[in-house]
Amino acid sequence: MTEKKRVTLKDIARELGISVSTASRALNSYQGISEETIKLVKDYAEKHHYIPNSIAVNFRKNRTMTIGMIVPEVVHYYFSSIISGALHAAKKQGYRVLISQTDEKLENEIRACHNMLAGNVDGILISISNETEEVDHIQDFLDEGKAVVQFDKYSEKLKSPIVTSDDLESAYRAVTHLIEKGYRKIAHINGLANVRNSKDRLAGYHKALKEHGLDFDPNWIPHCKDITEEEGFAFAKQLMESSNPPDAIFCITDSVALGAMNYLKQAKIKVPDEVGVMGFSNWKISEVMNPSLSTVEQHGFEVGKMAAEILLKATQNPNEESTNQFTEIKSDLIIRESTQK
Amino acid sequence: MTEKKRVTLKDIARELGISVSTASRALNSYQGISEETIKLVKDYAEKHHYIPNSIAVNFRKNRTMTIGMIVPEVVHYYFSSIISGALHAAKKQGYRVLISQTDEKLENEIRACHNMLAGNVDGILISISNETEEVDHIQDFLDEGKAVVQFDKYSEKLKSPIVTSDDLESAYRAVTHLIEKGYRKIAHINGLANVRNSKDRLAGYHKALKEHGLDFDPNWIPHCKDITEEEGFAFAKQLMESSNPPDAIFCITDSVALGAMNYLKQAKIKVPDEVGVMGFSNWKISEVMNPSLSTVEQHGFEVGKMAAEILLKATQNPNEESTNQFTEIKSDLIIRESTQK
DNA sequence: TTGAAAGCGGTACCAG
DNA sequence: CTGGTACCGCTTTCAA
Repeated sequence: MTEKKRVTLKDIARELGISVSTASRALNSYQGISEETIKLVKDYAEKHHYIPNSIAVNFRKNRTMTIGMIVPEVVHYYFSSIISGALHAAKKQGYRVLISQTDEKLENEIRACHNMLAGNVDGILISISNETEEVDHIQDFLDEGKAVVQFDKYSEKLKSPIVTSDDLESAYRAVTHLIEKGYRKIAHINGLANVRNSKDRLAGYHKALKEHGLDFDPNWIPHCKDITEEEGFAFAKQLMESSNPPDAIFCITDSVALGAMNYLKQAKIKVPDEVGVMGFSNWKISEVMNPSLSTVEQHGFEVGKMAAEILLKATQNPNEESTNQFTEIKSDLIIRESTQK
Repeated sequence: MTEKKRVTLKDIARELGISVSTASRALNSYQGISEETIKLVKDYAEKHHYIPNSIAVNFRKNRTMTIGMIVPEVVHYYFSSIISGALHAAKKQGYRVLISQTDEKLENEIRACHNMLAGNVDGILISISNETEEVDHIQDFLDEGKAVVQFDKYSEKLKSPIVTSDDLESAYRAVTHLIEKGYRKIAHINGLANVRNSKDRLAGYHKALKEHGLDFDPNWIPHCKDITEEEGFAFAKQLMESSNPPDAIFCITDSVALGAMNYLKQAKIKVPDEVGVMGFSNWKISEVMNPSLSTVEQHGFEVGKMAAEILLKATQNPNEESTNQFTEIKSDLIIRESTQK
C-alpha cells in the first residue's frame, strides 16, 4: 500500500526555511505577515497538497465542527426529510453531521448519547425514542455546556430549544375540515398515549370537536401501539362494527389510514361518501391511494433546517444559557378525495 | 452557564498521587499494573465521571473510529435503507458515521470528499452522483491508504470494493416474468444512459428478450433524465401513441411506473390485461397502487450493511492493497397484479 | 510495577 | 514581520 504520508506544517516550515508559527500564520492569513511569505507558503502548500490535520486543530481548539443527530428511525419519510434539512443547514455553516439511529430503543439512545459526548461533538439534535422517560443521558450535554436541540418528540424535562411541527394546530384544522365537510361522528385512531405528537394530535381533535359543539363516543379513540397499517385495519373494523360507528376517521398517520381504507374497501363502505378518512404525514402513498387520501404535510425539511440553525447558533455562543425556545413549523392541510363528502 | 470542566487523566493522577502514565495504563487495563492501582483509578474515574477526550485519543492514534458516508439523496427509500444498514453495521463495531448528501451534484460530492478527507475519517462509503465522471476526489482517499467502498452507483476508475444490488440479473428476471406471462412487445423506460444501474437494468432487459428470441422496437427504450412520475406519464403516452405500441412496460423505478399507470388509466388502457407494467425498487406506493404494481425489492439494508462491513474490515487491515471485490446483493421479484395478464 | 518525558500537528502567546 | 515555545490530553517508550 502506498500510504503517502501527509505533508505537515513542520514539513513546510523546514523546506521553506521558516518557522512553524510563520507557516501557520501565513496559511491562516493573519495580519502581520508579509505578502511575500504568504504567497510562498500558500504556493508550497498547494503544490504539495497540504491538508491541515483537522484532528489536531480540533484538539487544540477543543471543538470538532461536528454535530450529532439522534433519530428513532432513518427509513421514514418525515425523519429522513428532517435529516436532509439538518444536513443542508450544517453544510452551509461548515459543520459535519454524525447520525445515529435508536430504533425507538432507550438503550440505543443512551449508547448513542454517550458515544457522541465522548466524541466531543459540538452539540446534538435529538428526537427521543418512545421508550424514553428519564433524560439524564441528554442532560449530560447541557451539564457540559454543550448545546442540545430537540425536535419532533421531545422531553419537557430538558431545558433546551425545541422544534416541531404544529401537531395540535394541524390536527385541529384537519378535524375542522372534516366537520365543515359535514361529517359529524368523527373517530380518531391515535398513537401511544404518552407520546408527545400523539397527545398533541389528540388535543387538536378534541379542540375542533369542542369548538363545534360535537360529541364523541369514548370508544372512538383507540390507541395504536406501533402505528401500522395492520392496526389501522383492525381499529377501523372495530369502530365500524361497534354499536355506534363513526362517519369519519382521523388517523394518526397515513399508514394507519391506509389500513383503515383497506378495511373500508373490504367491507364495501364507501369513502368518502359513507365515511371520510383523514391521514397525517403526506407520505407518497396518500397521493396514490384510491380514493386519494387527505392528509397533513409536516415540512420535515424545514423542521430539520430550523433545528440545526438554532443548534449552531447556540454552539457559537457558548456563554449563553440554554433556553426553552419553542418553534413550531406550520404544517399544511392537503385536501384530496377521501374527505370530499 | 455551568460548563463543568471535564476531568482529565492529569486530574486523576494528581488527586491520586500517581503519574499520568500509570493512570492511563490502569484505565486501559494494561499488563504490569497492580490490581490495587487499577481499582483505585477505575473507582475514581467512575466516581468523577471521567470521559476520555476522544479527540486527544484520536489525535494520538491517528484514527477517528469514524467513517464517512456520501450519498446522492437521503430522502429516498433505497438510500435511506442503505444508510440504515450501514449505521447498523458501524454501531456494532463501535464506529460512528458521518453523513453527507450530494443532491446528485458533482460539486457537492467533491466538497464532501475534501471535508471527509480533512476530517480524517478512517474510510468512506460512497455512491457517486449522476454527474460524476472524473474521480480524483475519491482517488485521494486511496492515495492516502484510506479505505473506500463504493455502493449502488460506482465508477470503474477506482480500485475499490463495490457493493450493489444485482440490477442486471433482477431486470432480467423481471422481464422474463413479463414474457412468461405472455407479453411480447415489451418496452423499457430507462434512465440516463451513462448511469450504471440504468445500464445494468437495460442490459438485463436485452438479455431476457434475446434469450426468448423476442424483437424490440428501438423506439421502445426512452431515457428519463430525472426518473420522475411525470416522465413516466409522458413516455408511456409517447409509447402508446406511437405506430407500434408495446403490450408491456418495464419501468426503471416505481415512481416512473406510477406515472405510466396514471397515463394508462387516463387513456382507459387496461392494466394488466392490455398492457403489463413492471416497476423497480418496491417503494411503498407499489403496494398501494391500483392495480398493485409488480416490482423488484433491492434489499438496501443488506447493501449498506455489507458495504460497511467490507469497509471496516479494510480499515482494520491497513496494510492490504485495496481490491476490486465485487458484491451483489440479490434482489427479489415481487409479483403483484400489474403483470398478471 | 511505576514514573518521566517525548510527541502527535497544530495554535497562540511572548519576545525581539 | 518573524521565531521560539508552551500546550491541548493522551499514549507509549525508556529507564528506574
